[in-house]
Amino acid sequence: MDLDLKAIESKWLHKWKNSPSKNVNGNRAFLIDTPPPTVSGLPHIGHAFSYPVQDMMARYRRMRGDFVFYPWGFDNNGLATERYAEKERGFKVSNLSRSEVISICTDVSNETIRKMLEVYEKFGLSADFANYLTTYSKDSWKLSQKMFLELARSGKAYRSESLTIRCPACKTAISQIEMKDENLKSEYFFLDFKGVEGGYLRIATTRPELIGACVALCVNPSDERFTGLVGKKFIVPVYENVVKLITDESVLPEKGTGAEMVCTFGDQNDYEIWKKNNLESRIIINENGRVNDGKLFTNKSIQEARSLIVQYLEKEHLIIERKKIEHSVNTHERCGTPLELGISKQWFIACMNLKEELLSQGEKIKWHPEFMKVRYENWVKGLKWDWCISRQRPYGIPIPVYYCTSCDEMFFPSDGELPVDPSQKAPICPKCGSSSVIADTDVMDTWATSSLTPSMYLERAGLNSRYRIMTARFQGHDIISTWAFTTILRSYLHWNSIPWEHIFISGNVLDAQGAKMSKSKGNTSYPEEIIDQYGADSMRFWASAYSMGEDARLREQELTRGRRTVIKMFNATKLVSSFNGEENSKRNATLKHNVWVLQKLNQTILKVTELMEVFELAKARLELDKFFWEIFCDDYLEICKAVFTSSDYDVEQRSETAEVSKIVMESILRMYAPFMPFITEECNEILGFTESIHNKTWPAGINLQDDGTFEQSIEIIHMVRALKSNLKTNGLTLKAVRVGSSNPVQNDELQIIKAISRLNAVETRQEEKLTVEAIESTSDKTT
RNA sequence: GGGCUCGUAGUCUAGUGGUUAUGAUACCGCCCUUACAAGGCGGUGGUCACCGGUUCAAAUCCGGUCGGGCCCA
Repeated sequence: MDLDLKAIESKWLHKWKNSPSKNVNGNRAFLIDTPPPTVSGLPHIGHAFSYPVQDMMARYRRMRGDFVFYPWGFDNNGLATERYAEKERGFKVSNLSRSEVISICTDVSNETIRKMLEVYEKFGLSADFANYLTTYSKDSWKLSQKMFLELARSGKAYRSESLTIRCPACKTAISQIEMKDENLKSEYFFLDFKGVEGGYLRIATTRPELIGACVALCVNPSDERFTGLVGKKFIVPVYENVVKLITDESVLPEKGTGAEMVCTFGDQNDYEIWKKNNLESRIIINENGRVNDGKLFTNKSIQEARSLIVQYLEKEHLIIERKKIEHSVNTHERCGTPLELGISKQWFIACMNLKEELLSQGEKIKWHPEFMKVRYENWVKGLKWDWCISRQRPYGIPIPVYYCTSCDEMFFPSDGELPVDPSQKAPICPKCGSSSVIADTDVMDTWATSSLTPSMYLERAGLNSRYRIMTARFQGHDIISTWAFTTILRSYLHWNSIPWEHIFISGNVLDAQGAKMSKSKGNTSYPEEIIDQYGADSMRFWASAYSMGEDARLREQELTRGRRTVIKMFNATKLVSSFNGEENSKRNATLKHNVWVLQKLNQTILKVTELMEVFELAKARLELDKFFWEIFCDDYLEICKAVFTSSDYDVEQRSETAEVSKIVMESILRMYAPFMPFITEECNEILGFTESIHNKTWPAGINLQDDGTFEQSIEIIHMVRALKSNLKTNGLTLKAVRVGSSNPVQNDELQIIKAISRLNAVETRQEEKLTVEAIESTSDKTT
């Protein structure tokens, strides 16, 4: 076995690095909004699935002579990297100063990026790795801040004191984007509220620690059990403030006792009822998630507060009943902690007023697959809050805003001063001249930066004056409501434009049984292991077997098939390069088998090209596989071998065959080049070309006149082959056959049939149907 | 709870109204015929999830059921 895939791949990686693919200044542009992988660990199998597909399109379009812009970036901004750094270095963000955190995060991120790059390079991607950007660089700061200020100055971003979703563990405000529903175990506590005029009302709550924040009781207006009680006043247990029983449609009669507390704030529904009824505020959970009820506890965590009040209620015999339940809770997707609501001053980007516009922007983009657009639309329709973009974290891009404490003026740095770290300088208030100015201490949501990737890439390459709309975004379906949504929103707000013409949504990678991969199940695979075992070309072959949006299974058989294709290509190339004819014979194809294969090649090129143009990579490759294996290798190369071994063919005929086989082989390699960049480059070299195959153009078909009669000969060859194989099972070697056909078999065709099947004689006769029968065979038996 | 998606040989998959349902992989038999045994040839294997409807005709279109997956609440 003389094929060392690892050696071949590392050889070409090295060569390509020293002379990267040429970029053409073509008419069509293909601009890729590359997804910058998050700097929070090494590439996983999902990356191995999605990135090669982008690269295949890029390589194809490059060969078509298009201007291809395929930049690269890393997302090292924000919470994901912060958490990763904590884990890597074993520290707690809360124990360090902001500058210490930033310095460690930067350090960890640089180190991780180096390792990530090594793996991504092995994928054989033709992206511009040398000029990668990061989302936490000075350039990214500058752009994020500039774009933020554009929105702030025009009022599209605003600061307001309003209801905020907070994560008590991460101690920051978050947005609807980062909320995740989870079914959690909880417990219902049944309590009685004494009526001021006597009687009582029984309620059920899963949040006893919020009793101190109770400002009303509420039932469904149609719930007849409470008809007489509505409007009556009740006394809150423990805290003894008086609250009224009100009604609201949102209360479900079948939940608990049908009566519930309205607290400031248990959930969003509490807030709605609170606002509608103009209720008082009793905020007992502060911004850091600590509870102070002014009676039983001060500065306790939510969990501590809950157990303290339950203890107290039990002691006072105020709990009527406890019931374990499981219910859906809003949690923070990054850490799984149940979220709290509070009132605080945050920065928001307005989007609730733009639903119609955002839906119509979505319409203007071509979604692959189409049905993924529905997810986007559902998300836009379901928006409940403006996008809260301020975060109370140390690691992130600062919000560039100052506040004057003397005159309350809010002011911004000029664009020329960006990027700024507002905590570093204290400018003078432009309105009252006071020097008692404070800087905003918050940073921006990472999506506020990631949503700008099209501009980040274009500006970095100096292409922003030429292009506004990129050609293609590639991303997973899990981030349609985050990355796709925020990018579409920003493009609309800043440029009244769509960010890209196409969005390609890739599916998940599942294990061979179709189960989601997870570390806890132990069914994860790593790209490097696959490359090690099968080679990067085989990995890409697997990745190209799926249509857009389809979940992919990690299937050994597809990887095996890929590796076989690689080996087959290598061997076929070696065979073709061994065919020797006269140099530069330059004659036109006249032999039937040559005309036939060129015709077939032409058809294949047309089909493959058509499919590549509409981004149907999986189908295009299947066409190519069929031509390569079945037509070129199984039939045509066998004929070629016969031509070179049989004495029936002269030098001229051999030269023509050698040349045609080389033309066809090279065209096959060109078409495979976007899919399998390594082996095609190697084979290209074996065929004697010195120019990289990736700098060649996509093959154009050669249209020849072909009467199609040779198809019959191919069919006869197949039939003879089967007959031979059957006789062999019985220990017989076929020597001569009689072919019956309605269309006469020409002499030159008989010659090929005889040579390829190693027969002494082929007789023919007129018959309705195509038949092949043995007329002579010899026994293999040794006596 | 709402939405989307999928269900085709042991396994995976092609097939959006028309011969006998595509191919891969696995398995069995034969062949080491000088590119390739990581190959070639031949073969076994299917109630196209289930029920109903539309139609001359359904894997395909429609409705429902069951089961898997994902997104959103």
